[in-house]
Amino acid sequence: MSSKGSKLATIRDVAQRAGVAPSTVSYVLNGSRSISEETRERVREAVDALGYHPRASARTLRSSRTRVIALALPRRAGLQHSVDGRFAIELSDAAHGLGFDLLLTTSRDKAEGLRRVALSGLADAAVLMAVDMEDARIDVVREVAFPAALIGRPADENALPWTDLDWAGAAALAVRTLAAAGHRSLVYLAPSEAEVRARRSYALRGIEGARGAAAATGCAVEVVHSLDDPAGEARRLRALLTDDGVSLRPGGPTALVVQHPSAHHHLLASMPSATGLRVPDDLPMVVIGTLPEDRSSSALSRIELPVRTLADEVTRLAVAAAEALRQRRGASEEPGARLLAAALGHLLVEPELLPGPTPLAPPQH
Amino acid sequence: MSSKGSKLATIRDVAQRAGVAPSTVSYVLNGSRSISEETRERVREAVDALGYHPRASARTLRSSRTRVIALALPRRAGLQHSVDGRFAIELSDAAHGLGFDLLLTTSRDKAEGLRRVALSGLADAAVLMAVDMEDARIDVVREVAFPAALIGRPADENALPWTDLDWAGAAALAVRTLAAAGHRSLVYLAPSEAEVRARRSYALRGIEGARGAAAATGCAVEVVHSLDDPAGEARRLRALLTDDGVSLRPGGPTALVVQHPSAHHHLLASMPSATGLRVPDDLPMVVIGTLPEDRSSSALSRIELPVRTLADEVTRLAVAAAEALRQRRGASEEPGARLLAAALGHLLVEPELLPGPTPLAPPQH
DNA sequence: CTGTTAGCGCCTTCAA
DNA sequence: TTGAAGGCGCTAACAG
Repeated sequence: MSSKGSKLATIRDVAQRAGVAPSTVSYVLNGSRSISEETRERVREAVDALGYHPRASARTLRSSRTRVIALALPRRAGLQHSVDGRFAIELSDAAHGLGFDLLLTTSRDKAEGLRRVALSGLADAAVLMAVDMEDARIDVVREVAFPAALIGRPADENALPWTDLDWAGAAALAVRTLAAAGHRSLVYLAPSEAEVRARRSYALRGIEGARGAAAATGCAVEVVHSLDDPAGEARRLRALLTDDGVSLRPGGPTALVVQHPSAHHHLLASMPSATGLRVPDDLPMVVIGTLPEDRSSSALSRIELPVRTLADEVTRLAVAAAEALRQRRGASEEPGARLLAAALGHLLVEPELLPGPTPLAPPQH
Repeated sequence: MSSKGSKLATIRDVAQRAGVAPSTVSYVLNGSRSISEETRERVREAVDALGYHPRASARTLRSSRTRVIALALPRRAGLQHSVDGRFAIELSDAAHGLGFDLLLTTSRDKAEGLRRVALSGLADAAVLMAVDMEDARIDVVREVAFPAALIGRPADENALPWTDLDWAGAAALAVRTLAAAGHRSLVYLAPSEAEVRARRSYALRGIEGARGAAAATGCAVEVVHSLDDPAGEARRLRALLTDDGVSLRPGGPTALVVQHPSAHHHLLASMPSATGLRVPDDLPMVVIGTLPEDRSSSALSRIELPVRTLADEVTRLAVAAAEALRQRRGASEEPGARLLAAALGHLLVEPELLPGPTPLAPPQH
């Protein structure tokens, strides 16, 4: 199958060897025209014999299709890296499923990389992660009329197609479940203040959901933001939960909701020695946004981040947006922002609470 | 700066507006010819006014340079996903630092995606992760004469440029350190049997290093493979470490070395309830291959995986390999495998043991 | 059912 | 210091 001495085979080499015209080879490869079985076979054979593979750049130049999806992944100060990385891999799989490759675009400036990729025609569409309520990249893609879809639910839900876990619903579900189990007061460990200040969508919506459920159930919910320093975090939780540093303060919070990827790893390890409380045995806990198949969270009550579903869906949306733009270009319409948004689609994934082995009710005395 | 009504600007539009020839614009953009300050300024202005950005596909077609690096990331049965994902992000950063983008290629068949990317000219070079001792992809890239570099040290160290943590050295360092602290027997929790059966380089080398250090120090080292089932793993460790399920068996292992990304998260949480032993207080532990900046491992004695260093280095190696191939092509030499390997480079990163707050000596009675 | 032809947008050799 | 022209490899519109 391959290995010529000199250069890579081109479509003309194949045509020559098969005794047909280059266009015929193209048609056989793209299936966009009916070809006699005999010719098709001859072409196939020539392709194999020469180890021919079409050059992506030539295809793209001619057809203005890259079959590439860009992933815009702004580097964040903290490090949701494990979540972001997991998404990147899952998105790559999803893209391959639709016949696309995935181009990673991590840039310090949130929008710069994305603009570059769009303008240089490196991709047909983009997927945006780490979405803020008002995300600068939304303006960028609309300005350059570039198809895009979001993992994350922005304030303006009609700006672009998006998909997300219902973080507000998830937080509310966690609070309601604990309230129903008999807790009258709990601590909600939310994403860091930096995330909130950046107006990260998942952070704001989670907190909002928790507050709403607190009001609805009458269960007191104290919202605290997770810290970068694990030791400091353990100290603060001890102050919140205990008087003596050993047992729960009477009338104080009796459970924990954690909405911070990977924070719970640390909590599980450090809480016993820091507070004398074993989690979740002495202190029931629900974790929101764990990664599926994560060994260390499989024994916890949790609401998982449906990475696979979100990746599949957002890829579908991005490709659909690219398709729609192409159609309109074909019909030589003006690709104004209004039209871009016409092909909108949303998917808000309903949260599901997976119970761990430990009961959520307050421990008896 | 941009937004024309109809089409994207081309180099001809820029030339026209600036009143120069297209080639002049090209030279201004690429800096490959001396241009009068005045012309340069006119071109610059036209570029800005039209929001011009060169089309990547046209550049590539003409120059056969993509400025893209491919990352070949085979999907594995288990899920080192957190490690793989972290590498993907770090590699993307490293690539951008050198003016490249990163294309993710996750394929079930280890070699298929890589071959496709190489043959279709989607990238200038590849970085290969999850390297086996004898890796099929090594043959693939040599067969198609595609520049590549490995994160991982294959059996044939001269096949391709590579970089890796010295896993054997790391395991030996962990064992030696614990032996020096007074332990006479310990358990080495190695990667899963599936990883070993796949002859994954890091797994085999780690185990080999541990065995070697055992022989050298006289410290008994029992190698066990980590299980997919966390509960089963806890049970097995209990059987190995205790008779009564509560305290260490006299004369038995008194410490743990863990070489399995993310396994230690689970251990920390489950060991106390499963065995009555607190880790690392009652059972000193050294973890090999933790991710930097991982909150939950910052309180452990550990040998970190130098993700940043490896990513930077392998990117450098891949780009250098691409460069070298291009030079040879320019000199119209035959790009035989021997020549490809000529530009070889290696970097074996020396392990460094970061001490946790807990002493490594066996606890006193 | 198949062949011919004209570019897609850019870089680079050749000529001035 | 600058222009003109050719072609990278492919697809799609137009002929037969």
